[in-house]
Amino acid sequence: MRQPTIIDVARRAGVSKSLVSLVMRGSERVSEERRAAVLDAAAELGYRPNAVARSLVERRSGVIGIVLSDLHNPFFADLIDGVEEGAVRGGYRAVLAPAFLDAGRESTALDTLLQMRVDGLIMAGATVSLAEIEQAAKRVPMVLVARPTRSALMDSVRNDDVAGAGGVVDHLVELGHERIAHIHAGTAPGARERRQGYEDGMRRHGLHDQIASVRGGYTHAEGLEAMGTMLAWQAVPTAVFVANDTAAIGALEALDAAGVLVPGDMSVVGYDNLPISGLHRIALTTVDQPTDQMGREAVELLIERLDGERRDGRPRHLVVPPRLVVRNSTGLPPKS
Amino acid sequence: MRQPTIIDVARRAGVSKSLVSLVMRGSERVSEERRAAVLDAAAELGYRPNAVARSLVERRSGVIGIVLSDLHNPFFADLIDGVEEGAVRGGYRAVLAPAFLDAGRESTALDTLLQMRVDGLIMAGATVSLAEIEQAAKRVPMVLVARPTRSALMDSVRNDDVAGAGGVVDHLVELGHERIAHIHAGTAPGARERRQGYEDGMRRHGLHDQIASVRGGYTHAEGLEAMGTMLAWQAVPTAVFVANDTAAIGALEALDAAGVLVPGDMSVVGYDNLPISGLHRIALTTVDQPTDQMGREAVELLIERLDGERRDGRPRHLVVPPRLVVRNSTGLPPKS
DNA sequence: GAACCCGAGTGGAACGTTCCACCACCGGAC
DNA sequence: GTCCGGTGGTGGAACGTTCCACTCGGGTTC
Repeated sequence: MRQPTIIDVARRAGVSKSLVSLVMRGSERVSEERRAAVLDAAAELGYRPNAVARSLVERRSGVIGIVLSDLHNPFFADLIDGVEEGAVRGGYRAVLAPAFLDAGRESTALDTLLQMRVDGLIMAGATVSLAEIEQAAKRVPMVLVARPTRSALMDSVRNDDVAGAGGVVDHLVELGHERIAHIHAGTAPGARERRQGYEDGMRRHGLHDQIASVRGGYTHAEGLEAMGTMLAWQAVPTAVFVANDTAAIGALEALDAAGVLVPGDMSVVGYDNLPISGLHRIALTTVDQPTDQMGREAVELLIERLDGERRDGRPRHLVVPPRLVVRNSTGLPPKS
Repeated sequence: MRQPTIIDVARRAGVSKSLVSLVMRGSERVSEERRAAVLDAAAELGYRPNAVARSLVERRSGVIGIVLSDLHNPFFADLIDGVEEGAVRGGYRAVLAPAFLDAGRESTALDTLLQMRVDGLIMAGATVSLAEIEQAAKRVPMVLVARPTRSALMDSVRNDDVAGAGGVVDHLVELGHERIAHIHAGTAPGARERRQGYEDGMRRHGLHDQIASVRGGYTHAEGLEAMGTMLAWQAVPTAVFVANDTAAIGALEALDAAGVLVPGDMSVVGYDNLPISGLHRIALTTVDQPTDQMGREAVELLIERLDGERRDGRPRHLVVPPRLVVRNSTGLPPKS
């Protein structure tokens, strides 16, 4: 299984290794004759350049690393789509290290990519500590996606969670709801902002005494469980805003199991506008984030830094506007 | 941004680079005193070993590469979960190159990992040509997941698609269906086998004259479109077996839009048992593959090869049994 | 015909590690 | 005092590239 090196190719073609290197990199300064000889030799041997050796000497790898906090959440798939596309267009390759909503595994993933000496790093929905992220950002350009930050050491791209959540409250109030509760996601990225937007919205409409939340999370199971808790309340809310779509679908599951009609008995709203949420059978009212656009913007920011095109050294924190998508999971509050 | 090297650490700690190397790798043959000095120096400088240089000299990277044919399909997320877990347990790290159901991008992904000199490769649901896969398998141990093959150059793990599809037909026939159609996925991995299982099943029940399929695919959009085609048939089937759950959910979407009741007017079956399929509101009858088990098995096969534990050099082709999961999308055929 | 330039090609240093052969020192046995 | 073995530590080669300084001919210019 020993793979052929540039020297094997050189020997076979009867030239120096330097010339092979030139040919492989497509240099102009090579005679047609020799070029053909080298290419033939390479093809016969099945030579493939060793990116490891190349990275070592060039001190760059041409690779953008992505740390993904949760591979199970479809939200990230769209994001990666945009990132990969942008990376290729910028002449980079994208490589991904998965974590599974576990800070420990996320740390290892980060470490793996750092040790591989990727040229730049994108962290999506990171759950590790800011300190750890900043330490990484000191060695390699970094863009944080879908996690609010003001750190001066990196760029970031996110949607305006506060505004998005506020819009949800506006919508529900407009329909006539007052008992509007919230299932929040604790300290997960963006969760504080969404909660903030909810509470601000409630106050704006004079409903501060109706503010009520319960801790859920960003997963299906957490949404399901939190809704179970709410259903046991004395005054069951007429509308619930859930931290994200994945959890909202878990909440719908709990409602279906309990025989609560949506939106007849209770309205439900999510966040993220996942592909599934648009199905007839789910029809979840939610807040759309322009996911693949965010991916593209993130990678553009990164490449701008990598290629040294940024005049000032200032960090950029992009905030894209969210958009309410009204579907069939919200309606008028029940009569009683 | 120049990162500290082993030499910087050595200088600071007043020892040789060899000693630093020993300490970093946790050797026993180092005095406590020096070890502490080295670790202090490393911490102060924020030293992180350069995996690129290490891979070059060790001629191994400690990394298992995964080529993922479709990041959007949740089926793969579960698989990766198992792979990552197994990799870590075996002392490897997992890195992933995403493609998006596009053979060209899948090729680049494969090339990226190959150039990075990963120690082993897992390809999940690969759509590139067998020739290309075999060429890669010649340079690095490879396991193919969810794509049937008998190649002697690699291992593989898959479920028994023929049996799984056969079980679907049995179930539908048992309910009383005769006009059972199939939405197939053309040449996509496993699609031929599922179609085979469907046709064999139909013949087994004496329904060979009812065999009817239309080309769809493994995506939501393709399932939706194919179902549209079927609804325009003169004799609309009473049951449809769709190539996978993602497409089946697309098919349900088409049925909902057309006002066709499921399972009242038509029964629908998928394949893969995605998490979404289990929701009350979808309740899709489907065929379960033990996904994360497949991921674990795949990585175990790979590591067995990497660590040279395999006595014979023979390839292993594991076939795991699928399991029918009956839910609410199948029922008795309509009366008329 | 000397001086010069240019295009094509070469050899060796460098990248940051690991690994191997080797060395210095010390205590104990004779 | 010599020899021996073990412990702790060192320097240099090697990994497969890229890059730089250099050489070698042949044509152009004066």
